[in-house]
Amino acid sequence: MVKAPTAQAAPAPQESPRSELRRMQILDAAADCFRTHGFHGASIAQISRTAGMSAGHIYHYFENKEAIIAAIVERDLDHLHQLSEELRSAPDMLSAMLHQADNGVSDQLDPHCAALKLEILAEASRNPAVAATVHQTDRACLASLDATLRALKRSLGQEADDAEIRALSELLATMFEGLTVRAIRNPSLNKALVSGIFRKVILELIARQAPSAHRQP
Amino acid sequence: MVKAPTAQAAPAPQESPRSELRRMQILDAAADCFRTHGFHGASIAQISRTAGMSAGHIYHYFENKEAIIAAIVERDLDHLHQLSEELRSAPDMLSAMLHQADNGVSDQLDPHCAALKLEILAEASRNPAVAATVHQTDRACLASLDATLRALKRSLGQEADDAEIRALSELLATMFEGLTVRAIRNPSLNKALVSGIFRKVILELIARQAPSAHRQP
DNA sequence: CATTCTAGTTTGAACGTTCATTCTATGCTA
DNA sequence: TAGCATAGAATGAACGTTCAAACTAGAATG
Repeated sequence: MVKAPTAQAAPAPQESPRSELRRMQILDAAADCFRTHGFHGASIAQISRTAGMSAGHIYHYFENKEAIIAAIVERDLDHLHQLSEELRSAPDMLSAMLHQADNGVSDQLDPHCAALKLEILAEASRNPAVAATVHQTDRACLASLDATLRALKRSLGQEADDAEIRALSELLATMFEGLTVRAIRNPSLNKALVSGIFRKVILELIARQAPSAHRQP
Repeated sequence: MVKAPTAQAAPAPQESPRSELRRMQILDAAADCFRTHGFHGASIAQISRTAGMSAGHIYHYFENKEAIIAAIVERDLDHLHQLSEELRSAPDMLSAMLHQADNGVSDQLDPHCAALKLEILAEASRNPAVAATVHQTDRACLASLDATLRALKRSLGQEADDAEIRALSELLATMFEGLTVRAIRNPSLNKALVSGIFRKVILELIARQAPSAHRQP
């Protein structure tokens, strides 16, 4: 797992396998509740019912509701970070990228995932602790994507300066994260259509020499 | 204003200018509170304080909190719908599109706007009434964008079938809505950089004959 | 083998607070 | 004075959190 620097400060610092199991049980239940009712709409009573334990017991594993939210956020972002690291270390980067693009489209368009991701973003816009985690993960993912693209361009015999690479990364990030929004706004959106568009745009962006040498009015 | 079919069902059905003023006053205060605390984190007491009136008085203008949320959502989406209609009826569509793209980038990257938009999306993922409003607006905006793009392509002497047009619209929608997410994830993002990328991509997409006739491995 | 001990696990009731909403009384204006 | 505008207290439910007691299972003891 990619470790974040946030201290967890759980009241039971020992790491017995049982307590780890219980913690996961709580996080799974919390993710479910947060998805369907939002961070502030979901109650501890609800989460405890879903997790199959008493409300009070949850406080043996998490200091308070805020800590559960933080853990859920970290867990979700960690997954993203992992994906970007996998991409960077793939042997055939171009095909890995296209393959992960397909996966990414599926993930982002899944309304189940999208709901939680949007909840996290909305919370990040008002909760400084969550915002910090989100920003940190974004920086790491962008840097990883930069490295991937730079290597990819070089392997195709192209040279690109840092600004061009960063612009490409931002564009790709914007497109994929836009899917999270589309999943909610247009749930009947055809996934295959989107996959096709994305493949073409990615190929176009990577195959081209430099994104700045083009017509402009 | 673009009228949505949702019934408002306010307890005071008469439309005196004074009551309309009060209603707006409440909505402005509510938007502020919702932005900083979320739909479920903001309380009626808070909203009433911000609006400078008593908590009970709010219920003379809105049936309940849910109705306030619905009104806020409708107001925000209405703005989007208006923009897409303006674009469609512009005399010089291409330059209008590029101009609105710049504006759109600014709007979407404004963290103030982004926070409320994300709150609306998160709510749409769990509240069927909000979801219905969001879906309806999205369909209308996409249809309007379709018409704009079709006319634009035709004016450039290109022919494009409905599927190509729709794919283009979806891609543009995804990119712009992705900015809402980027505004939160990377608040230090350079706006000028994004504007530049977007102009280039839009010109590329529109100038090109058909998005399917291109290199592929 | 039966028992007590012990330390961690789990419960469910209780607490104080805050919430959305209702109600009644008062102010204002025409 | 009639009727709408407004305030602010009252209400009951729900919330996050705490806490003391009950339970459990394995170690220690006889």
